[in-house]
Amino acid sequence: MAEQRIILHIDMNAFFASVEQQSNPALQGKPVAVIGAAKRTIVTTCSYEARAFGVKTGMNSWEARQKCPELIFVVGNNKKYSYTSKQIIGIMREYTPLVEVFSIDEAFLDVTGSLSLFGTPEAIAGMIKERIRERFGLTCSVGIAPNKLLAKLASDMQKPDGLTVIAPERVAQVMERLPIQQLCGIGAKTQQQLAAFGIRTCGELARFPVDILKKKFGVTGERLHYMGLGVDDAPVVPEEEAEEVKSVGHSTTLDADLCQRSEILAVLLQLSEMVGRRARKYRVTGKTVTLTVRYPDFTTFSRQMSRSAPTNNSDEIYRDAVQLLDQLELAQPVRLLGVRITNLTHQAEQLPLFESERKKALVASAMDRVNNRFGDFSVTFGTLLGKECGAKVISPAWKPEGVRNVDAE
DNA sequence: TCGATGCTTCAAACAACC
DNA sequence: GCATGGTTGTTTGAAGCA
Repeated sequence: MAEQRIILHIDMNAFFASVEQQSNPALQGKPVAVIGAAKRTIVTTCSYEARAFGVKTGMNSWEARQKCPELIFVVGNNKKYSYTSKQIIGIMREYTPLVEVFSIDEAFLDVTGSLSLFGTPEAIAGMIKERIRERFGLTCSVGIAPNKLLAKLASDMQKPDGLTVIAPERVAQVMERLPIQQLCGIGAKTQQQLAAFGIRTCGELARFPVDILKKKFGVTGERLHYMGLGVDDAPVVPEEEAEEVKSVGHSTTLDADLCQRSEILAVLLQLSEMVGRRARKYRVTGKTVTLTVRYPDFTTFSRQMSRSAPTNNSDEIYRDAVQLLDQLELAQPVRLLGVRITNLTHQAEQLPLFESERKKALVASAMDRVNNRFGDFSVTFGTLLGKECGAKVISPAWKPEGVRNVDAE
């Protein structure tokens, strides 16, 4: 029997929108929606004032405007959010080294070993909340529970500025009538499939025969059973111990649907450079390159190919992506394009053995250094000059310095 | 030599998160 | 008049091979 853990989940309230309201007093108390810079964009975060009108994350800007004519749109600023996020995570790390950054605005903390130093879990949560408020004027919701699943559930129960405890002795009672879709990991599809079995609450899920769940969901079936019970053994994993990334990819919805090969190629080159650059930063190479295409009617498909040797060279990734494109017969114009590498090998820092390979790697690393210093796409391929480059939409799922502990330079 | 079987790898779609 | 993002990990089924 393992020791009872104490896990905090800290969730920043309306993070991007709140940061914007803090840095611009004219936005305070107003309905604000943070969106991307592209034409076809969605609401990535909105202020609580906007939520009162029914504006939600994921709405397109037109729909959001319908819900709230007064809505103020602000184009998101990656740098501002990731800077603030890093500072906030720094505060959390003062209370425990076991901080798992879940996304730019969420983290798990294992404070089991911190109690003798700082007092009760509620006291630790209170101190962190207070310091974030003092320093940044931002509020967060905190959940305290014996595991990550329940801590995340708890932080969701009171927003904004909440503090919710699910004590071990209350778990069964809380789970009994809890709708399954409130658990992190059960989305719309799984909810639907479970509903077909007559399962709507966690209590019902916990009592349902495990073998039937396993038959239907495979390995996930057993996990679902434990989720219903509120049991979760997953440890809080700090960045330096995190598992290695399994894929690196970028995709973008185009400003307008594209038919022309030359235009499509320009986008593929840009995406390939973004993928290559990040892969080099993580020091990974990929043996498989995947091209994703979405048509205006939203049918989405992908094609992939295995390379003879793994790569993180932008130009090689690009050439494979083009090859995949050329094997397709496009039935419609293209709405979205994506490039991704998988089947990664993680490499120690060393230059390739052969002269030609070594040259390519050196050129790429010189370009990366300039771009890290002066901003994305300061130095780039000739065909990309004069084109809009870089990520257009920021998403809270995006991690500030990448998933792993590999800081630029 | 052929077919059945089981394991592994690959490709593509699905589902989840914010 | 038209509006619907981006990234990652998992699952599933087919293909390849002994």
